[in-house]
Amino acid sequence: MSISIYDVARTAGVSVVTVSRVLNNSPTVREKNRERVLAAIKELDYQPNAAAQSLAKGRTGTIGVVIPSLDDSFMMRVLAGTEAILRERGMYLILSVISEDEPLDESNCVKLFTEGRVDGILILKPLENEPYIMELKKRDFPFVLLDQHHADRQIATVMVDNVNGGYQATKKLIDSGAGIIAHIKGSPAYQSSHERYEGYKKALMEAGIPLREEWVAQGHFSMESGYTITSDWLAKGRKPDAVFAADDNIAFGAIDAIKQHGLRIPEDIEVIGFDDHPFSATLFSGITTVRQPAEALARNGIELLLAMINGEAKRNPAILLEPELVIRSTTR
Amino acid sequence: MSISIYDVARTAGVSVVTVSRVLNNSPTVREKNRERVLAAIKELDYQPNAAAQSLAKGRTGTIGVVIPSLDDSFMMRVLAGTEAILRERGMYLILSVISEDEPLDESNCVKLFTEGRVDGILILKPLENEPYIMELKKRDFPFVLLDQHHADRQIATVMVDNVNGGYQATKKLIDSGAGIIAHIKGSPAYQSSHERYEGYKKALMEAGIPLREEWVAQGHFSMESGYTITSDWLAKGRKPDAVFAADDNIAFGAIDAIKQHGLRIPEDIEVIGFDDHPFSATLFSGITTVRQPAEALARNGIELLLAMINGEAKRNPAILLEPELVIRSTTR
DNA sequence: CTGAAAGCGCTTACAG
DNA sequence: CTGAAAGCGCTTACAG
Repeated sequence: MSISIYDVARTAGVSVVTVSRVLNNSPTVREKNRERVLAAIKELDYQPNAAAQSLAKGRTGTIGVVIPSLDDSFMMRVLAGTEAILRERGMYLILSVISEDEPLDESNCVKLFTEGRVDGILILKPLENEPYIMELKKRDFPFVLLDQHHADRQIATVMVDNVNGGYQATKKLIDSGAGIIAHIKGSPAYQSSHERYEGYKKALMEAGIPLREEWVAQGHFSMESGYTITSDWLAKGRKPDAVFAADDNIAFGAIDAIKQHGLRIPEDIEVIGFDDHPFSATLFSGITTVRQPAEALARNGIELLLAMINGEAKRNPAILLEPELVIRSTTR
Repeated sequence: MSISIYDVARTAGVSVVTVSRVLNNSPTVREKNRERVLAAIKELDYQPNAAAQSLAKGRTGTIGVVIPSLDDSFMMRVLAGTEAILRERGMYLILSVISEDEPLDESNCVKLFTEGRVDGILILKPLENEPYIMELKKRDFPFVLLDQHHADRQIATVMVDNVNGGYQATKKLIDSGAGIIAHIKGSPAYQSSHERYEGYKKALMEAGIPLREEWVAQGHFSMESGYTITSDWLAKGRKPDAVFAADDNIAFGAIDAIKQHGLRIPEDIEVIGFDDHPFSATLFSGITTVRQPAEALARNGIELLLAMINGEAKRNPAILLEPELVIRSTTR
């Protein structure tokens, strides 16, 4: 507002070009002048104006993060990781929440880059693909898809190996001797729901256990869903030996229902969730789950994105991260 | 990058000034020209450059939101509300996470406004006051404190009436005939912890019930805390008639502990939490809690902030919002 | 109602 | 190693 680079130049006795060089860590500044400039900056408490820098440089130093929900512990972990990494680098984060049903195209997410507010976008939207991706691609704007597969292999993506996660969870249940292993699927709009189900089927098939569709329920990522479906089974006298829930919320609901029906966990029914929700280590004495590598997802995503922004094309823009089975008290 | 206001002016056959007027909804543009400009904008798929606009206008159209954690359902509700309101207004949100112990002064939060990246800041930091507030005040930069009292009555604040919330919760327990009403306090750094405790004491006093310090435990806002403290009491053979937990996380932990000790809720022990966590409506058949007005907090905060940015000084910059007792199954 | 000019606060070639 | 000049893409008074 008030004090500008000209003020600094004047009190340091150099030109604004030199001040700019000091600001941008250019090596071609005489040490004495650098010190003078630094002293003037400190004396005047000068901060360069971000808008002017952005306009002149063509870089904003901020990244857009598009996220479908602020009510999902996994996504919050990714968001927190992203924010922390950007902060370390002196960059900023513009948050854009796009609800599940709202098309990205019509949101302010598009304006985020057409107005040049951000240098790149991280899209954490594990939903079905949408036309906006093609729009971004067409405009050749840097973006990375997090937790979302895309048919176009050219598009930069960082994903979690949900199939393997589902496989590991189910295999653990098979190994512990469970006969009937039920599965409660997540929201159909999420790719991860299908992938975890694939892993479930794969483990069953590998063990020679036939898939029994009557033990696969279509749920969604919520506690209510796990509670309702499990209660339903139990009320009808149908008792599985184990439940693989597509996420921890579902698992919490399932466990709640099982306990209310007077059954014990893991003695009567084993339960495994997915995510490693903050509550999972404690609630119900700690639940067994498949921990998602949220921080790694954030870090890989940012690094890929920054590389793209800097024009460093990566050879393989598709990264697959492995989740990890965390065994606690809801399995044998 | 490529197409600018000059391109639009050329194809519309007017000057850039006229284009700028159309962009900014100035009424002094001949209808025919307005249409031409709009047509040219559409034809060229033009979007004004945000950095240039910010620089020329001295307004960025973005607000900074400072938040201590992304792992708190109440704060996430406030954040989601804030984002939605800003989106409606075509504004943007820069997210800055400042962890509990990290001093705000040294964070990028200060650069947020010294660099002119935002027009104002919403500080959701219900912690003890810190010097940065004086810094903001001194620079006369628009900011609003959310959920935080401040001694300086000139500072704009929007708060939740935690004292009343604690009072209502405790009164409910007294009314249902509970004899020993224990209280598990929240993290000491949070003002809300003390305020809810005040409400607890007030209700007790009003009912002529002596405060028994042995039934007040210093916890922190987490499930572990509620679990550990409650387990401890029960293990020692100390059974309260009711527990007022300073938040729902603590309540979840307390309930978990009570059930593990083979006691029934609410028959043996009643429990009330605070917040209305997303799980609270479902888990354990739904817990009784004090719902915080998160959306109202966000809306009031933004409106106050925007008024300040626009130079409209409010008469009374301190708003107090009332929480609401939500009765579910963990009380009688 | 419209436009020429100056300015917002920086950085980037280009000379020296 | 340093600085004068032009430019980044808009908007704001000021004349007309």
